[in-house]
Amino acid sequence: MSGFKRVEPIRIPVPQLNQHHRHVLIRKLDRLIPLAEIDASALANLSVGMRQVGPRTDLLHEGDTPDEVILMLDGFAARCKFQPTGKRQILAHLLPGDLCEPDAGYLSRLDFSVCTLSACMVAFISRRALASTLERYPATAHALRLVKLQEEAISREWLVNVGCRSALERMAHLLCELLVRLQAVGFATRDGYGLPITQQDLGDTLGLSNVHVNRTLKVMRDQNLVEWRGRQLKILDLSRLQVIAAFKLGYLHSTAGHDILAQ
Amino acid sequence: MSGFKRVEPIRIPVPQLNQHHRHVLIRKLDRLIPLAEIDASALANLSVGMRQVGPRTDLLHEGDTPDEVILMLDGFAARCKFQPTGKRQILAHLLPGDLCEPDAGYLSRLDFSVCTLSACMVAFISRRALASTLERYPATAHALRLVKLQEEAISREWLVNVGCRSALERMAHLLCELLVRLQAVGFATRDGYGLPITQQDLGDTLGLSNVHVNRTLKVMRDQNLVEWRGRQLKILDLSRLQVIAAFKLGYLHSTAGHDILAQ
DNA sequence: CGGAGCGTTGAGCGAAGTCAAGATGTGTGG
DNA sequence: CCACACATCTTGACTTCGCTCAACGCTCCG
Repeated sequence: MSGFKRVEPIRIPVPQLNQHHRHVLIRKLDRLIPLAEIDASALANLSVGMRQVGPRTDLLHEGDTPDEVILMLDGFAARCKFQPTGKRQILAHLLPGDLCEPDAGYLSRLDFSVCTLSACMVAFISRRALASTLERYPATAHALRLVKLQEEAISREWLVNVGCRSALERMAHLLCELLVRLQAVGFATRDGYGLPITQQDLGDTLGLSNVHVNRTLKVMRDQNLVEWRGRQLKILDLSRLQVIAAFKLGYLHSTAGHDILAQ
Repeated sequence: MSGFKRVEPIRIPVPQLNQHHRHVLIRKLDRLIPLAEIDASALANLSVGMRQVGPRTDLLHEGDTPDEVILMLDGFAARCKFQPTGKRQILAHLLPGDLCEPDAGYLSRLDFSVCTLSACMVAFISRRALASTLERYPATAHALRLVKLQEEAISREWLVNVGCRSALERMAHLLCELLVRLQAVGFATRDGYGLPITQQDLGDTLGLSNVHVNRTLKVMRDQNLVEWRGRQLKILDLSRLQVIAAFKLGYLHSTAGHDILAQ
């Protein structure tokens, strides 16, 4: 609940994104709306520096007005808000391929923090460079607008999650969502993915206590729905998980997952 | 819970917005970021038709791809999502001066509905006309981007509400938020406003049952925090309400309320 | 005058929270 | 490679907040 470290990210400068990593974002956009080669290489040419960041580290602080956009390359991070009581609410998960605060107005201050949940590989892109790329490549700009729409749809779904659904339903819904999102960037197999976060993190995401998260996971385990060991989540019965969650793929506006998830 | 009417809005065409009503949006934007006369009159000249709509009526349906933007002139409406179980989650309140789905991509379908909570006066603005106005008047476009940021901040706060706060805290927070938002468009006095919605609506907003909303209101009444009779909400002890809610004005990025609410 | 919708209140229940203790796992330094 | 410390997970016992069901009152409106 409380006691999250507020440490400055350890920035280990790395000269340039390599092929593999730069493709995380491109792959994601291309999957959403096919990207011309010219747009893909414009994105690839954005001069950025990679950095390795430890878990439970603040990437952006509430009150900041960041002048860099963060691109997630590996690992899990989250937008979060802390309450005076010490409680934390996670507002969104930032997965590989996600851009963090591309449209945080230059004027406005952040009313939330961004912190890593696991160890992460991130890239810091100059806000100015990104803006000018988007001006010159409208198709890319359009793709990012779609990403934004998708993010908004996800946060709507999260509100429904905590507002209307039981613990089991919430958990099932989140696990389905993560499967689809991670598949879209090639970070998930057909039936599982790396989930390098704590049960506490899950609780702060779903509005549940860590203890109840644990019990809910036990139910899922006992019902042969999922298996989660050594940071690897394996989904044993996706269709039943989907039914429990009332998970509709449509809201993600994604072409990922269509092959394995029933509409 | 269930049983919401899905009726087509009764559209009573009215030739043109009159001075009073067209000022709702302009007043709101001007309060956020001072608007030049040329921008104000561009907005005022958007040709629109007013319509009176009854309570519990769908303005937009899940799955629609609307080609008109709705401007709220009077009354309360809401974005909502319905669950297979019949439960409803309200995602946002639409108050006078609010534009409804100005950036629903032409491509995407709505994954939620928009329905009136009270009787409303609304205007339907052609999406094309609005877009062209925004192209020609960048200051207005900028103001709408700020509105968008504000809406996002509100929905983040709502997630915190249902995820972290007790019933009393949630309710207090919502009542504070509505006070500030309604003041920004001149629909609230210093200590109260018209709140023409049902306790069920409040419950669907806050993730509470209607019965528990009622009990929570009783507590507030007994503690001389608020009084709510005949659709008029009167706030008796704003500062205590604010403390209970841990309500911070900052997140609204608004200049309204600064005179009466402590930062 | 009757009905419908909304508000109010009580009683009982159940889901999730809290507290606490022990088990398991992981990373670090010697 | 081991030992130790610390974080995380797991489970039990108990509490509590909010839900459900149900009855009744009020108010508005036809």
